[in-house]
Amino acid sequence: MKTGLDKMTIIKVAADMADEKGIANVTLKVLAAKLGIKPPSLYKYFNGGLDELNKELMLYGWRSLEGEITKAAIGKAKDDAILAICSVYRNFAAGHKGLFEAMQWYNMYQSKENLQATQCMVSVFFQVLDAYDLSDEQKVHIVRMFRGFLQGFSSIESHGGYGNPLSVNDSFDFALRTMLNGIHDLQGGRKSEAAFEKNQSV
Amino acid sequence: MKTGLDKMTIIKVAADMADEKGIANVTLKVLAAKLGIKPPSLYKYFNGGLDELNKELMLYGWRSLEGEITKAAIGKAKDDAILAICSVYRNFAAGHKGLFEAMQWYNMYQSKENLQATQCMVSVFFQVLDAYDLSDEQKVHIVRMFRGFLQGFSSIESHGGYGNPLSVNDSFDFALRTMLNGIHDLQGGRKSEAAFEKNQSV
DNA sequence: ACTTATAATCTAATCACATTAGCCATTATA
DNA sequence: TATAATGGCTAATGTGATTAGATTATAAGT
Repeated sequence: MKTGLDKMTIIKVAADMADEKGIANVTLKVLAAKLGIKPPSLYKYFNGGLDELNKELMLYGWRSLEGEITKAAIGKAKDDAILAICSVYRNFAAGHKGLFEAMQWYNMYQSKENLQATQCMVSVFFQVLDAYDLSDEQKVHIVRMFRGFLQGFSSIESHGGYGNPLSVNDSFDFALRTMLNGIHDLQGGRKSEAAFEKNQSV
Repeated sequence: MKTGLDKMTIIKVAADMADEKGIANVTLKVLAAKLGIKPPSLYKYFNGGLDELNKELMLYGWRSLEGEITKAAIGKAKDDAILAICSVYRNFAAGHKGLFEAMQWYNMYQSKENLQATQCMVSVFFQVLDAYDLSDEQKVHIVRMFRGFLQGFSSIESHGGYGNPLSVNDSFDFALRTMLNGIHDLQGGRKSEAAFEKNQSV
């Protein structure tokens, strides 16, 4: 019997499941059961089996986050825009632990796809940084700094790694403020270098 | 026949294997083969099987890193000490991809142990920060900031996530300098608060 | 409507580990 | 030298992923 399933529907169900029980517990067996089909049937949607499902989850996660980030940055500029982006990132990680795991986890073995996946988030960052007077080289450093911090901080927070009772919110704000100050100190830096115009990866 | 193995030896072999092929490819089957024994024999060393092995790898990783960090900080103070610690962290991640994965990965499901494991690194950080005029609260924020950044940056770098040809070394330096500047701006901050004296977790 | 092609499921079988149970030889020790 | 602890093994079990091939249901064309 047809069940009216499609790839995206399945990915969303899997994502919810990952958020609830952790990505490691999203097995084809359990997923199939939740969907009311048998494990082998999943291969009609994911030729590559479990591995492909994980990759799709990773991609879906980045696309979702990218969407939220883009929305959050609209109508804001400079520091406000950056703070908004960072806040969205952190909240996304906290609200989608499983998906966020997938976004980092898949990347643990494979790689290429992940580079593409994060591209859009990076672009938004770059656009926001255009409002500052910075060289393209400086922009790359800055995006890398924020990206590294966001990923590490969110990952540690997500897994309860910050044991101290002191507010994690305050720490997050503190760090962002510190990094933003660093950007302000650069104002008046060198001019744009054409060589970087094309390559907005980070 | 006795093979003269012991837990630590096995952990080291497993760690090397992880660095070479990735933690996901360290199976009891392959590990046993490399050690010249059969998989079931490994249970004599690791009651908890594969899960315990992974936990031990995680702990071994943090202990090793902690050792290197402690050594690196000796004879240095303030910014020099922090730079040394960060550099060691990053190099460790780059030089022990597999072990570094284990350090973060195991923590993906479990948790308590990991909190303990990172304790020492955190302590060293705190000691170094004692040389600055900072409140304990500020110190916690700062350690969290560095910890988050180091983990995220190293993780992304390790997995080839920084596609731009621009020097990753420069980006790393840039970020550290930025964060250190942030600390300098705080000099002359509030006095120490006794409430934090006991809890040095982060 | 009727036949054919396509798509979505299923069952049965296979594989790759991890893990458990229980046997045996070797080492250490009382 | 008995005897217990140690470290290794073989055989068997269990779980989940994956493959092969059959089956049914939808869709398309006549």
